[in-house]
Amino acid sequence: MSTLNSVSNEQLAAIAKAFAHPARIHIIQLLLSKPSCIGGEITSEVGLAQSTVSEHLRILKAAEIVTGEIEHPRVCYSLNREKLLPLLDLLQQIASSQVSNDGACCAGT
Amino acid sequence: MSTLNSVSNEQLAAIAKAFAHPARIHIIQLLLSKPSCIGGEITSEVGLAQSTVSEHLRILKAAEIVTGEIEHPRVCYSLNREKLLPLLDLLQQIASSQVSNDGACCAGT
DNA sequence: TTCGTTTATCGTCGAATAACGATATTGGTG
DNA sequence: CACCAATATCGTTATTCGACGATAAACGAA
Repeated sequence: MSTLNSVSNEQLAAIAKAFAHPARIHIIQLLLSKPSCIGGEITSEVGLAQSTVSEHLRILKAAEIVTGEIEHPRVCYSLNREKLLPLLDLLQQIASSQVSNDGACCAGT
Repeated sequence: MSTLNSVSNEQLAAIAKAFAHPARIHIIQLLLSKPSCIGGEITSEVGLAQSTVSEHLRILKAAEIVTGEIEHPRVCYSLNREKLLPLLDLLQQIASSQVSNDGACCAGT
């Protein structure tokens, strides 16, 4: 039940895809550790070119995992916690699923 | 704490990558719904060519999200629940994180 | 208006991905 | 041994990804 219902496999895969790169994991953890959001210090932190980081941020924004709020000349990024709930639910469902038959494979006929 | 410690961003990204395709999500849900494991009925279920499904299964096995046990001429696949715990932890950490400043962006100096 | 700072976009390149059909492999059955 | 069924692998093709430098865009400040 919960959030998983009515979420397509495509949507689940899209959420997972946003997490499917070390640099994006890095960015997400950065946004998690800082209570406030960050501007271009993300770039210096992840150690990639500015354009590359911008692209990763674009992907994260497209997946709606992070949001960007324009401030001065900078942009403040924040995590969108709700967006990842469907994937969280799926993982929880798997993690809590019990193996009904230990050892026996394919419900031996 | 918990499982997240000592897991690199690369490993987290690799787990996410295994989930980053609709067909693989489909396969995982299939293995979740069936208590026992499945053979080639995965192929007919996902509606792609046998070789394509085999490739997705290879990716899932490489990521250690599923395991394959050879039986007859068939192979029995099962979910490896433990493998995804690091990603589950990260998602839980994000989901449970509170936004300390509402509205205010970038900890206004 | 001009300047400087920050971020986004563009163009390019090599590498990886996804999909397929065809073929190889494996191992029990007749 | 020859056969059959189930998987895996190979070769190919089109698409996407990741990274970079260069450049554009936005906008407050001087």
